[in-house]
Amino acid sequence: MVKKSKLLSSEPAQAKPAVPPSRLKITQALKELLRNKDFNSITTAEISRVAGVNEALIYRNFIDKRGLLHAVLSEYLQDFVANLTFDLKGIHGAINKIRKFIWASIHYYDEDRVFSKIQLLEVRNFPGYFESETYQIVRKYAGLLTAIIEEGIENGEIRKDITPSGIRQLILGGIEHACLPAIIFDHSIDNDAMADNLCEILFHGITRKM
Amino acid sequence: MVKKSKLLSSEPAQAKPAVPPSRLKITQALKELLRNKDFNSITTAEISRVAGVNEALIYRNFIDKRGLLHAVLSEYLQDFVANLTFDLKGIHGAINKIRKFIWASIHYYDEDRVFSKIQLLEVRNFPGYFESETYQIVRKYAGLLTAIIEEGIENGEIRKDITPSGIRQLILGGIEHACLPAIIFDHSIDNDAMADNLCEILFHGITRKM
Amino acid sequence: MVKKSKLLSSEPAQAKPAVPPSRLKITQALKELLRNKDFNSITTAEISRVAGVNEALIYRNFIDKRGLLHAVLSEYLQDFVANLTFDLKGIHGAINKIRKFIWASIHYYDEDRVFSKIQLLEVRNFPGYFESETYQIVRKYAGLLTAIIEEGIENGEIRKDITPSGIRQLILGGIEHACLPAIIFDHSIDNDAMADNLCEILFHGITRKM
Amino acid sequence: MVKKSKLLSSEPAQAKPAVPPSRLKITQALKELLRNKDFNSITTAEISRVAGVNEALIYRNFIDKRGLLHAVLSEYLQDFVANLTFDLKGIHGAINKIRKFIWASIHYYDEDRVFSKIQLLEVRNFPGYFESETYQIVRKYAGLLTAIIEEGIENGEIRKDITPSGIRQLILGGIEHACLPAIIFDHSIDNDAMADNLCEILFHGITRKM
DNA sequence: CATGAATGAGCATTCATTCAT
DNA sequence: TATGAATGAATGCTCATTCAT
Repeated sequence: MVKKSKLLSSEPAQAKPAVPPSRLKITQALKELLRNKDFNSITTAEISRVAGVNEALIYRNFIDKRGLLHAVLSEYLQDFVANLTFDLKGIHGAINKIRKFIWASIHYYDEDRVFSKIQLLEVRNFPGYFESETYQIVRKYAGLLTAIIEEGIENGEIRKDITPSGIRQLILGGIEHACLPAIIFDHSIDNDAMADNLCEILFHGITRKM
Repeated sequence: MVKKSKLLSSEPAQAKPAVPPSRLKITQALKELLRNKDFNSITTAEISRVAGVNEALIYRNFIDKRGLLHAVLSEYLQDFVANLTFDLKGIHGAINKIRKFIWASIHYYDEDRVFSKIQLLEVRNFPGYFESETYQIVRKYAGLLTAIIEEGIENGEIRKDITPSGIRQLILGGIEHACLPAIIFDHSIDNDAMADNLCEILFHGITRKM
Repeated sequence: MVKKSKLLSSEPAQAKPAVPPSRLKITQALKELLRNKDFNSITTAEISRVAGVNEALIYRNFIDKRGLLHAVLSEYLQDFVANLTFDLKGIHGAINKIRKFIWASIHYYDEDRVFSKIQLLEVRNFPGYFESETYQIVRKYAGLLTAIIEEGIENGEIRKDITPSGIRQLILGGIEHACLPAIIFDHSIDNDAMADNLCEILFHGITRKM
Repeated sequence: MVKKSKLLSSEPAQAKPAVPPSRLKITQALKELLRNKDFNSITTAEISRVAGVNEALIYRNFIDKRGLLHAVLSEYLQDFVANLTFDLKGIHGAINKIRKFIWASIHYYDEDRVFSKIQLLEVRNFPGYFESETYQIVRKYAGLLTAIIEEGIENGEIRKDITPSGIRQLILGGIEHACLPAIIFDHSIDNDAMADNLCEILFHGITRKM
């Protein structure tokens, strides 16, 4: 995914030099620390030490400690949504797209456990999360799925007697449900098997039986 | 379960000089606080205030703040193991016992979400957990299951070509796996359905096909 | 005044041991520091260092830094109001009492410059001042004066065509007006002259002629 | 006064390469901020933001934050002294000049409360104030008065048995004394009445009774 | 057994100031 | 001349823990 995101989103080389190097060091330091500790027990002093920058630079680059976390999350999510959008191109049929959507989401959760832990466990308890930029990206991600479902309903692939939002919730919940234990207990995930399994259950419920 | 545990484990009035009342107040205060906050953001000052005792008494009764948590967990677990031991009496056959074991475990996770959250999410990250008394009780709990499995292997109910510990891990993992999302996302659990489902999968995999 | 206040308000020796010694050390440290610095540029670290106690003790004895200042002020004021109340006893006639009130107030401002500086310059800008305990004592102080004025109106010493609150404001404003420059520019005050002067102006304005 | 000061002190356009524009923006930003906050709680970041210039420019134009304040004060004072010098021209007699001096000084304090607050309250506590350029201008201001007094003594208008510096101190103290409460408590000033009152007291004390 | 007082280490955050470009 | 990035030293405040009684 990293390579792809370079292709899609990295700086065009001639434009802004943009991100100050310290900002990068800080986000990377946080990511590294999150591998072993939960966010609340990571201190700003620790972050700055690992980043090798002055502590005050955290506050010059981000609103506050939480703002830094949100920035890290947003970056992850943006990356993912961009890649997912790309991956869905050229796939025909809503059912096929949903399969891809599920497979990719599981892959994403599997690939970066740090991010997944935060996304599934930490961030929901944060005050102001649902007003954050991060959450807006999550909504965009969910929106991709809604569009596919609506397309499926329109072209007859998916039954019309369940609301798209109901179906969407089922799918997103199913993905999280499936990945969570592996993330918590640090198991590996069989991406193909899990996606197939989920789709099997899902499609036999939601596809229109002629 | 509460009534039963009284019968089994509470002080017989004539024996031990019993738990100092302050100790009880403190553990109960922590339990109450854990309902709404995670352990790290509960302060010792808060605990002592809710308990109505002096803050220093926490350290007279427990090694430290974490020791207090472990004590609370141990109490929970001891209670559970005692009840489970009791419940398993009079049941014939390893398969039936495993079914009971699974049902009761799910029931337990479902019944006390506070405890479950800690047990599944918080405690594992604590340094020294695996040397703690708490973990010893967890092992005792797992030991109950091992004994049943071995009994099943011996009497031919269970195939002998898988190690008992492998089977045990599968069962315990399956239980946690099934309960975790409900605990995290705060869903209700259909105890019977979940136990049946788990047993179904399990037994058709591990029972000896003649 | 100190001796008197001992007589009036100090502990009866047999009752509560009351104030922890650290609290005393802290308030005295603040008072000392206020002699040379304004409150905002005094740090809690400084206070604790001068007091010879741990910084955290400030927060165990007082709500916060500002709470500490208010406590110091309240103490001063309470002392003063108690003494003033005592001093006014046995004086006959509203005019005589007002003269005493003015003289004592000036004396008070003169005597403790630290307190006066805070009272006249710092405290008014503090958010929440007018809801503070400190301000309640100030109101009690003003209330003493109002009572005297009303007494004077009733017995014909003071004209009835000005509201008591108007008169009170005039008197209190006059006192502050007179003392302030001496406090700011650190001049000495001729207590008798200043009081006489103020009374002269005041009485020829507010006493009923003929 | 503003118009006049333009005439007197602003850049002659053809002479000096003039003040760098950033310097002007910075001093004006500080003046604006001083309207609502005291100097210590204004940050350099704030100043540079309001000024619309880079924070580091403050240090290119001034020694430090305090140096900036002194520069602002000096500017104010220079302006005032220039105007006062101008206003005193054409007035005959020391007594008349003193009256003008007093009236103008009160007017000045009244007109710009921000400046007055700083001048009367803040600046005196600053280490190094009495060595500052600002203080030199204050001395020049005081010098104007001394000259008048000496003139008055010489021509017999003023008694010779008080030292000029004693008289000067009395006058300057009187002015501050009179203005200060209005500035602190934010009252309006009746310029004429206050000047007349001050002169009345002053002249009947210091003029020679034949 | 119980307590009030005490404390060292640490917390997120801010600030005036400097430096490389 | 101007700037964005960087920084050391604080700041008010909190916490788990200890100790004398």
